[in-house]
Amino acid sequence: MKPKKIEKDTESRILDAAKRIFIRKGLDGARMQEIADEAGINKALLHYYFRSKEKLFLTIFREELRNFFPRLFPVLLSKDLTPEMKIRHFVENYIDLFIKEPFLPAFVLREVNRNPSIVAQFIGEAGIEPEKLRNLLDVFATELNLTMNEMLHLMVTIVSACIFPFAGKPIIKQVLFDDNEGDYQKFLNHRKTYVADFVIHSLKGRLLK
Amino acid sequence: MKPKKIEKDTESRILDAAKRIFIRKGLDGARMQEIADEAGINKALLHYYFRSKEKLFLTIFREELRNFFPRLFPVLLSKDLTPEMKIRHFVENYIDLFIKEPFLPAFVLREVNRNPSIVAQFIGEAGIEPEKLRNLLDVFATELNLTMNEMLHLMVTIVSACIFPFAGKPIIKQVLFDDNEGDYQKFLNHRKTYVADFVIHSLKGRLLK
DNA sequence: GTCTATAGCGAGATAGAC
DNA sequence: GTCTATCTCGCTATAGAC
Repeated sequence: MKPKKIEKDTESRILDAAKRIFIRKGLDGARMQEIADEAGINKALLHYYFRSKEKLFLTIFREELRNFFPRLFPVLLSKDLTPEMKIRHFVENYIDLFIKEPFLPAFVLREVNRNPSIVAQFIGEAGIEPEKLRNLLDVFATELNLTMNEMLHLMVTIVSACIFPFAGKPIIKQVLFDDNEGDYQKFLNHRKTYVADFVIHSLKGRLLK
Repeated sequence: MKPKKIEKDTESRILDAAKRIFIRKGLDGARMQEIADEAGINKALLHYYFRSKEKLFLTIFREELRNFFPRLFPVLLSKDLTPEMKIRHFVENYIDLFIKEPFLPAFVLREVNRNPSIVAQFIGEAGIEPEKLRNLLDVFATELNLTMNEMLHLMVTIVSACIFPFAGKPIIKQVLFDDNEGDYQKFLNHRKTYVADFVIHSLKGRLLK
């Protein structure tokens, strides 16, 4: 409890560095030397603290998977918000998260595809309990007058619309915005209201059919 | 022109094998030995035909990027189809493509994030000309009475809704379907009509506001 | 064209001084 | 705890026989 020095302790420095490198390069692409350089320490120290590259990676991945799953499930159960407000809240916060952590979506997608069993392995620690989630979606489906099947598609569609603009940044930025970073960033900011509007319009549009 | 033997020539066998391995493991994760085994030939032959791992990879990536970009732009310009039919056509064909090549989305996303400059490098050969695309979106926006900005979001939303269910398969299958492959596959098949309906409802729903 | 054998290097991991 | 030096192995790539 005496933070006299501005620098954190070695373990924290390693974790910060490993996070930055692994998130950008993945397990296969990252180098232990690179992480050591980023942390300003020696390569051997990484092994002293975390034994192996794999163990260090899993420490990072576990934490980042927690970030990746929306922390907004309590909000969806709130009695004080209309379904419309819940959707707006969810989308805005989820996109804001990725604006702060823009490499997170591509990182998680890369690693779960490299080793799919890692999802089941850490799903519990990520704060996702399948039964609870199923229950929550059931309640929300009733509220919106949707079947469970429609609810699953809706959920995936909303999440897709939030995540893909980040996971596909290199393509979107190049193809749609002629590689202009500023235009791409503006697009991301507009997207918070656009996606919510789009979803809400769709739910209203069902009435027309 | 004498296909007496069922087996293809060596170069084709290498390309087929390399495609399977690279798509699942990426450039960093793939091993030349693995590709040689998959092709049923010796490791040295890979270098004889393609000089280096990088060159072999780029040959594969270039081709797969072509597949990744929808070949449906001519369809979007057709005068015979209503906007609604164009959207249905686009979504159905795009999802069908990924049902046939389920690892393609994760592969492309992984590699463009590893090396973003690869997009600009191959965008021309992938049959995407930015000016033409911009023009096409402009026409389509007019047809749907959308601003260009709204049109870009719409495009990204549709593509997101088609791609993410594949790129995020390990997560979706585990979290929503308790790791049941059959349920996940059913979900994908439903999705072709669901996404088109969802988008069309949204465009209609705008009228209600 | 296709193989075996091996060069050469880079990376993860460890030994041991301080 | 932190460092330097080194071990060991796996991988890309090449040499050279057939």
